[in-house]
Formats: sequence, structure tokens, C-alpha cells
Amino acid sequence: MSKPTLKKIAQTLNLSVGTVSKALKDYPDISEATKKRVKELVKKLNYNPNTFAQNLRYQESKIIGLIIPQLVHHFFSNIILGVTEAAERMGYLVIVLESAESYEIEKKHLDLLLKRNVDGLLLSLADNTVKYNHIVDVINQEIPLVLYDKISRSIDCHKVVIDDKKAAYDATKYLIESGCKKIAHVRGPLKPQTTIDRFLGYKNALNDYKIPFDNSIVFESEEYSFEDGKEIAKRIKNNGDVDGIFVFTDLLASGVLIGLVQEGIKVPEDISIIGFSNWRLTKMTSPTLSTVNQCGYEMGKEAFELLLEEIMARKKSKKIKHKTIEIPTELIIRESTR
Amino acid sequence: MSKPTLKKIAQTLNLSVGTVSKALKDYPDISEATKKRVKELVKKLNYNPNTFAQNLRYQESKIIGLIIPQLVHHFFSNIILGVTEAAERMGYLVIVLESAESYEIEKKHLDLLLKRNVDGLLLSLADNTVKYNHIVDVINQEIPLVLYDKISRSIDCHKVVIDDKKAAYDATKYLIESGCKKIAHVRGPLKPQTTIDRFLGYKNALNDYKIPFDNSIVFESEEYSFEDGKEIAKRIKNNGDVDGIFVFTDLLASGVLIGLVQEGIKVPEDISIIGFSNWRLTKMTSPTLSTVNQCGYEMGKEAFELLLEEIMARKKSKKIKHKTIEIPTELIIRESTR
DNA sequence: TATTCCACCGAAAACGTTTTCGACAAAGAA
DNA sequence: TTCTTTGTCGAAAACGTTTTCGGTGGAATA
Repeated sequence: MSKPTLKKIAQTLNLSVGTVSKALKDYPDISEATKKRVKELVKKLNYNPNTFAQNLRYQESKIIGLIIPQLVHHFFSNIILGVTEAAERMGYLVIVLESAESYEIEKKHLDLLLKRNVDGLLLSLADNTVKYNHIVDVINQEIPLVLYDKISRSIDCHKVVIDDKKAAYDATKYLIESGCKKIAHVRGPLKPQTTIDRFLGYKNALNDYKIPFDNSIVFESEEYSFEDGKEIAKRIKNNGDVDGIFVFTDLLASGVLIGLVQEGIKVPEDISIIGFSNWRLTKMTSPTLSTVNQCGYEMGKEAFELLLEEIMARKKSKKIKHKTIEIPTELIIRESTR
Repeated sequence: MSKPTLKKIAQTLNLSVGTVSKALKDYPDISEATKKRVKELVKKLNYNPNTFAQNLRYQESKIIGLIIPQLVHHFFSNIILGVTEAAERMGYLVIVLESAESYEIEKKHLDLLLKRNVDGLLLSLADNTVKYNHIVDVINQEIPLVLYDKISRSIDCHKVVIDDKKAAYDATKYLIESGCKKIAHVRGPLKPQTTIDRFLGYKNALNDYKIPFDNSIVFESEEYSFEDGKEIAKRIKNNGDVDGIFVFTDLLASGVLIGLVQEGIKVPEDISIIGFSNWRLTKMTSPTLSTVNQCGYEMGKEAFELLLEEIMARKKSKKIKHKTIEIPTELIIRESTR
């Protein structure tokens, strides 16, 4: 009752193992007659080639590794979905590991995946990592790797990002054009490139519309939690004349929103708010939250396709020119803006 | 520059491949001297055993498959985290695939994972599957499999679930004891066992407290979306004297909550609401939503441990008595209840 | 009849590891 | 001296597949 192998098939058919293998792969030097005999028995026994043997033979696993900063996160769930679906179409499977925004774990998991002989790696940097040696090492070992979402410009590989700067610019621009005169910004620590770029987009928009930048209405949240948002709402309230806020992530934005409402401020009549990421919760606050849609599914798909390109290039030991794909974002206007 | 292998190490050390292998595994028939020589070179070359060869040799992949009905879902993200962390501790990696609540895809993905020689499977049934042949087949093939969350009692294997009936009972009981007299229930189609059990728990609580069951205030939602919840809120409003609602899932519950508030009904003064699952969004509605905490992380962890038990038993070809673990739930009272 | 050619198939190496079974010394016991 | 023991190591099979390189027989050609 054990699994059928080429050997068993060969024995019952009085053929050699090699002939059976070739028959299955339609080699021209096998007669149609024996091909038929082989294929029929294979079907009958429900034979499937042993992956382990194939892996060993071809020196590839048809598995890629996907490292994610935070598993429990709407955006990254969409990334996983995009990656796995694209991968599956091309015969690859995906192993997902979380870095928990920690440099140490990121490194450990990178290592773990390499030891398991994945064919390639998809990586979004932990907020916490500022050194990139571990990543450069991987690339130098000729292991295909592409960075997505949270990347570092200094690493030479394929990358896929959203245009944070433009998205932030557009959001701020919308606030300005809808009549806001004094626009605050709530951001996180300036470590990941995304946070930096969103901040820059905000500043650029102010600049283009001749609104003076005022650092006293830029608020930083360490945790960017819902509770943090509420806290910041109070501080904004005390800053009398703010009439628009661009918050760098939805969770925080919803905290600010609810906080303001609880403080008796009318949204959007008194203050407009725009968040970032289009989490599901943006449809559930009251008022609902305007935000920037950031398509994780699309990004995951593109990331895999770039990785596949890199894998194929490595097979032919071709060097390749690396590119950076930008996934378009989209401003979604709901009730928290005028 | 290619990867070091046992053969290369053996050659440079004038040893046989077998000896090198045994030296690394501290076989007693290898002298300390050569062990030292081997280990030093191994360290220097940063040798790692080739996984493919090991897989082939041991006939195991140290990879398990995890099939999830919906990838983009807070609860299942926690499942993934719980499974992968537990698996990693024991030297296993996890391949995640989504069934998208479809029987066909569930079957396809089950098959895909088996062909890839996973050592075991974790499966939560798609809402859509009512036949279990594909699963029984797997079990008959002696492939370790455990069901989690959405299970079928008729399948003989390890299972891990939450005690939906008890959780629903407790939620309903809370509504009753806090003074509700006429309690509605919002549920999904009665296919998955979880939905059935939550409905039963609700009915049992009513029964124990001598409150007559009234089918006209049991509402069914096909999609259990946020919008569906708002729709149902209107119908409940027209049913004048309902003063408590137990909703079988948070997303829907938040829809009902917001719907009622928008209709001018005071929550919890006029109507109390309890949801189910403790999604993050329950902390962000206003008022915040009372709910039942359902620990996905814990469930994932337990599921893996049961699977490991099964894997070990199969190695020794031992039959094992199957058990069902129930992950405790916890009623979380917030602002939507009196 | 001798040669070439083709159609068909098998032998064997290779991927890298693990483990059993001997083999061969040297050391100890009889 | 002979036999057994002990300590070290190597040879080889095994896991299952793929692919190169010959090899065989028969048919066609010269």
C-alpha cells in the first residue's frame, strides 16, 4: 500500500526505471506502445513523482519564503494572498514567517529559510532594522531576493513599493483644495522609508500651495495605536485652529477621529481627517474615514513576479538590471472630509 | 564558491563521506581527533546539510500545510501566527493556502499539499463543504491531519474548536441577567458547525431562563457583512420591543450597532448588543462593542501540537485515540451592554 | 553479404545524505 | 603464539528521480 515509485512501475511492466521516466515525459526515443502502457499504469496507481527526489535532482524546492513585519495586519494579509496566488499559478508554494518588526527575528528567519533551500525570498524590512548586511549577504550568495513595501534604497535588488510621497501629497492636496487652512500631520518615528515619504509628501503639498510648514502641528506616535490617536486628538484640540489632519495610518487616524468626536469637535465640519491604508475599519467609524487605498494584493502579486524574473535569470546565470515598481494608490473620500 | 557538501569536506580531509557524516553526528565509533578536524572545517566553510538530500533520506519534509477559509481575516491571521510559531519551535515550517470558503479550492489545495509531501495538514472547513470524502481519503492515506475551528464531528481525527455553544450561552445569559427581556439573534446560514452551535447556545440560555424562543426575532445574514448588519438593524427597529441582540460575528454586529445608532436608537440604554470574536474593530465603534474573545493564537498553537502528536504516532505506526480540545472563550464587556 | 541506419530501450551516474555492515589494525587475554 | 576484543574507519546501499550515453535488434542500403 506504500506509494508507487518509478521502480515499482518499471518492475511490473518489465521495463527499466529510466524508460518509465522517459515515457512519462514523452521522450521521442520511447515507442508509443510502451508510453501507453506506462501512462495507463501510472493513472491506475495514481502515481505522483516524489518531490524530494525531484528537489534533489533539480536543486530547487519550488518554494519561496515570505517575511512579513506583522502577520496580524489587514494590509499584510492581502500581501500574503497576492503572493500565494501568484506563486501557485507558477507552481510555487509560499512559506510565511513574521519578523515582528524586529531586526533579530528578521535575521533569524532569513537564515532559517535559506537553510531550508527556498528558491527565493520576499522581504519587507522590520521597522527596527537599520543595518542591511544580512540582506546584502543573501544577495551576494546569489539567492534571489526582492524587497517590498518597506525597503531600503541602498540595497541593489528588485523592489516594489507604493508611491508614498505622491499618495501623501494627494491626500494633503485634497485637504487644501477642500478648504483647510491649517493642516496637522500625525506620523510615526522616522525610521521606515514609508513614514519618511509620507511626511515629505505632506510637506511638499504645503509648499506647493504656499502654506507655511509648522513643526508644532506635526505629532509623532511611537506605538501608532488607537489609544495613541485619542491622546493626540486632545493635543490637537488644544491647538485651536487646526482644521485638517493627515494621519499616516488608519488605526491611528481612527483613534484621532473618535478622540475628536468625543471631545465634541465636529468631523468634518470643524476638522477634516484623512488616514492611510484603507483598512476595513475605515468604513465602520462614524463618520467613516477618508483614506488612501493601498492594494496589498496587487503588491504581493507584483513582488512575486519580480522574484520569479530574478529566479529565472539566476538559472541562466544572467545579471539583470533591477527595477522598482510602484503600485498606484487611490484616494478614497468618505465622510471625514469636506 | 558552490555550497560545501560532505563529499568536498571528505576529500579535503582525506576521509570518507560516511565518516564525515558520522563525525558531525557524534557517532561513538569516530575518534575525538577526527571529530575535531571535521567540525572545524565545517565551521570554517559554514557547511549546512542539504535539505533536499535529508528529505529524501528521511522521507519527511518538516513542512506542514495550513488551509484557511479566509486569509484576510483577523482571527485567521492569529491562527497563522499561532501555528507558525509553535511549528518553528519544533523545527517545522508552514505553508499557508486559502480555500476562499470554497469546497473545490479546498480540495485542490489539499491535493497540492499532499503532492508536495507535507508531513501533516491543518484544516478548517470551508463554509461551502458538506461532503468529506476528500478529507477521509487523506486520513485513510495515513497522512496526519487535524481539523480546527470549523470542523465536522463525523470525521475521525484530532480536533480543536472553541466551545461555541457555551460562549453563546454565556453571552445570552449576560444579556438576560443585565435585564434584557426580549433578545434577538443574528446568525449566518446554518452550515458550519460554529454557526449552529452559537444558535443553540442562544436557545439554551433562553430556555434555562424561561424566556420563550421566538423565531421571528432570529435574523439570518447571507454575507454577514457590515452593510448586512445595517440592513438588519432597520428590521430590528421595526420590531419595537427588542432590547438585546446577540450577533454571531463582530463585523455583522458592528453593522447592526452603527445601524441602530443611525436610526436614533440608544445603545445600550434601549438595546444591548454582544458580538463574537473580539475583532480589533470592536474597540473602535462608538459605543465600543461587547463581544466574545476567541483566541486564534492559542487555537493555532494547540492545533499544531495535536498535529505533531499525530505525526509522531504515525512514525511509530501507532494508532491513537483522537481527542477534541476546546479553547476557552471569554466574555468581554464594553459599552454596548448595560 | 556486409554495411549503415533507425527505433527502441537499459545501464549507470548524478543529486547529498544516512546508516548498516564489515574490514583492518592494534591491543589485550589465553 | 593464537584468539578475542576494541577502536577507527570505509564501502556500499538506500531514498527516487532524471538524463546521458551506449547498446541491441532489425530493416534498409550498397
